[in-house]
Amino acid sequence: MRVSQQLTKTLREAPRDSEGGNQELLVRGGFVRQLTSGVYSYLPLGNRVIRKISQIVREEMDRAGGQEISMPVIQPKDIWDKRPASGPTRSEAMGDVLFKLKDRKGRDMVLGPTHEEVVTILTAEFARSYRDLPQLIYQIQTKLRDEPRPRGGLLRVREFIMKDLYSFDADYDGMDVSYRKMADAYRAIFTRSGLRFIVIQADSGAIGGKDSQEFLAITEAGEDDAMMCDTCDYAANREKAEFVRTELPREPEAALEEVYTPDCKSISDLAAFLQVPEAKTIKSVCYVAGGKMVMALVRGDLEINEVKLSNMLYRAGINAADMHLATPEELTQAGIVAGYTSPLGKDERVFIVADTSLKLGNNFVAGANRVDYHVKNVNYPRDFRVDEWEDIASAYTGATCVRCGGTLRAIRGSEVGHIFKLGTKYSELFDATYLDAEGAAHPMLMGCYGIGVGRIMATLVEQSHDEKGIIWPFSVAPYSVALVGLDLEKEENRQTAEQLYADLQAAGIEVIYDDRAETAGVKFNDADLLGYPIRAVISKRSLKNGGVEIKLRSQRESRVVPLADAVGVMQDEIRRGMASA
RNA sequence: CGGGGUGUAGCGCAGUCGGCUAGCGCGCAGCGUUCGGGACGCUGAGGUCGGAGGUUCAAGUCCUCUCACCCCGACCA
Repeated sequence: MRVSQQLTKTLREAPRDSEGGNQELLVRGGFVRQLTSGVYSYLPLGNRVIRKISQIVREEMDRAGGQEISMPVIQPKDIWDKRPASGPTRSEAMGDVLFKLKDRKGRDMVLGPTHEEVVTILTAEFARSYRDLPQLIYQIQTKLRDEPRPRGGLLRVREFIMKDLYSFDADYDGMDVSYRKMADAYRAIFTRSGLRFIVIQADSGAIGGKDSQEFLAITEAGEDDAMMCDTCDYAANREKAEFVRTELPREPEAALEEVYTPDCKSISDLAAFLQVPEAKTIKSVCYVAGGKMVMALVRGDLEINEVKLSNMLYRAGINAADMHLATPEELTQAGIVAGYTSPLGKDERVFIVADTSLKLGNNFVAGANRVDYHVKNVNYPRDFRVDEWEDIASAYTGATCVRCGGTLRAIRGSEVGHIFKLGTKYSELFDATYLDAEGAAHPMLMGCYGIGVGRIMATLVEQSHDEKGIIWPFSVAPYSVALVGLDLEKEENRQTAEQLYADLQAAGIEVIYDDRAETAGVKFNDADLLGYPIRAVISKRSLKNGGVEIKLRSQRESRVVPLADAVGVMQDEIRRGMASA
């Protein structure tokens, strides 16, 4: 490609609404343009990057036995309205995130946010026997989700390119094998893409399913919090992370004692006022879920994790979909005094969930359920009842790892991949069964595995740039070599540059040739902004010095190589660059 | 959905108390001079001032409504 003929141009200034990071660099470089909120065009350079990433994904999926197909974006809504034995339909669960429209006959349609439904229907038609299993079916295709608020440039958008693979197996062992294959393939994909990532245990959520892992690209711009151990390889979503609670020294149980605690509405106020550690207090927070008043208790030094809490409630048969902090009215109605809430004296009308930390200590301070008063020496089970003991506290930086005793720390990232075992949820819903060797029908065991292709591009930019611009890994760079021609008005220089351009192309190297009548500074700055891994300069200076000046984007130094060696030298650099990704 | 902000040339911006032909920088076109880190001069093209309605002799500027986008929060297979 010649820069002089390229559609896009670089922007000297950041666009008004750019947020910095990947958004600013990708827009300034002309990789993408926003059309409307959360919806982008991929321009020639951006499209090449997407193609490179997609190709890596495709190769690894095929290597793992995947078969590529392409499913419709437009789908009839009724397949989203299938009602399972219990719980909401998919359409209800997704709510307004699902794009809905009507066709000319007035039939309700949706734009596919994912394809479990369609792929299950398809596979059920063909895979009728245990002999037809397993099947690994995938596509790389546009997904549409009407997110409440797109953000982070390309990190969270409403229309995005995703690879989604679905596995169909005869039994649980088979599903486990497929799952492991995908986990391995995912590691290979992100490694080849040059991404720094971690694999974490994820919350499978209320949807169910046993195993689930997220692949997080490490970046501060991400929206996901994870906890990882500094010693072993334990890493988990913050909503899921387990940790060891510290044990407090046991004291002889003392008698309850009400104390006057003016203006002590928070745990820290209270602990300071009574001169006790925060861990000696009980934090009580009230929620309403499924029409029931729920009181969550954790030790004062910990925080309540609402996701863990709601999962617990689901398990206890309470519909936590509408769980929210109890309003002042709801508290008053239940006879609870805000700021001085307490498990003391609560009967079965309040569902009490206690974090296991409360077993590791005694003589706690709790609210007196009376303004300006707390109660000392509160002990279980002497003084209050608990419906469920559970891990409902958030892990924190400095907490102790459950696996190895190491220390956990928080890390931020963006979810670029997510794999999980679905079991028979969709196969039962759509009657996707196969016949075993005895002729008996069974639902297939499914797994689903997603990769955000566009998000890989965005997180790569977040991870790999400097003050001048992007630094693409060799494996996904739109072009490997930027050939910069200077002093081109001299016929001899132009011919030399043209010849090298032709030679590079003939050698199969992806090269973009800057043949514009621009000054050196403009061309160098563009090459830096656009992040091509190798820059090759032909100028009167380089020729005087013996040939072509070659510089890696990731390095400061350049060197001059004879024209005759130039192609070979660049081939070597590309080989090395690809290998080190 | 709640709160805040912004819409003026392809991009970034200015536009005073309502006033006369709506400006500046970048980019774009032509000519000339430059030529290794975003050069310079001259000339030129490019505008429904987000949209609709209103007030006024006069609206980019004031009023009403509306749309879009951005940010914070809520929400989020």
